[in-house]
Amino acid sequence: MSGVNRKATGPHRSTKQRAAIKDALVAAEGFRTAQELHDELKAEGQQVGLTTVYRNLQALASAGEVDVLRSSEGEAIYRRCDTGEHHHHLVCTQCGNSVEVASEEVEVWAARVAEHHGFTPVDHTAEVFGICSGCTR
Amino acid sequence: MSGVNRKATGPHRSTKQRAAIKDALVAAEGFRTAQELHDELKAEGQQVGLTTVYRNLQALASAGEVDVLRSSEGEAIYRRCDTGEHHHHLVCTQCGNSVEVASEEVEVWAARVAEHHGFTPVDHTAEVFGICSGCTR
DNA sequence: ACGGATTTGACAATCGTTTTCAATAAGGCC
DNA sequence: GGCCTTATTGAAAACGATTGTCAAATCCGT
Repeated sequence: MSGVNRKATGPHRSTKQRAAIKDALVAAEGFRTAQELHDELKAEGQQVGLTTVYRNLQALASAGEVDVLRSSEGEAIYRRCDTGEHHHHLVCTQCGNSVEVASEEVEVWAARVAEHHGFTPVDHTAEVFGICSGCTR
Repeated sequence: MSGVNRKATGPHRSTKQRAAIKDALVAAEGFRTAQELHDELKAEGQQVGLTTVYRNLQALASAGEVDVLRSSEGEAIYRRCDTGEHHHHLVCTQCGNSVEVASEEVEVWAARVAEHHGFTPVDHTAEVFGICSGCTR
């Protein structure tokens, strides 16, 4: 969908755990599950409750500051957004790192497919999975 | 365990619950969760255990006879396959019915995007959501 | 029909995620 | 700086989807 990311109420107070979570997401460079993020925070000495990680990820997601996808096992995976624009992803299945890819081509395809079958287009997903150059060698 | 596990080997024995599940999927015409299917079977008088529904859906999925997607809430949703070919879907967000769409265009796009970023393409997803003509009016 | 392997199904277990609720900490105010 | 109100935290319980367990039922070749 188009990026109309206006959330009336974002986070109100700034806490150290919220900052830590955002930092971890920035450092991650790719998709992470809530639990992975929690582990990474713990590993670097940050003391943040798992519940808090979940809550903040949700908040960030509905504020449009992070992307949420579903792994094939159905877990939610999060990634910080470079842009607020609509985009898709290219994800490395080995290391989890990813690239945001804009693609007019896919938007057009989605709209055309929907209309061709008499559907009113609402949304679409399109993600590419592969192995990045770093993991190939 | 009986020998080598070969791919695309279908179910070994034919039972009435397996048949009932397949029939329900055919009648469904769209994506259903395991629990929805279980409810529908119960509603029409078929007595099939929920565990059995899950197991058979998995078996059918790995035999390539049904498609498996993930709803945005992360639940697995199943649909019978019209073709064994690779394809994508156009799904009505109101009634759940769907259409299989083949698209050379998307395959090419996925491969190109991956290679452009130095990735070895492995897989991709692409689903379009909309409201079908029946639900629009 | 017989007998062994497969399949079923009620129930428990697991896993990711959400809710609950008392304790803690932010930020405005004086 | 202290105080107060309220958002936020976090441990533990609750939850819902899915998977594992295992005895009983069923299928199918013989």
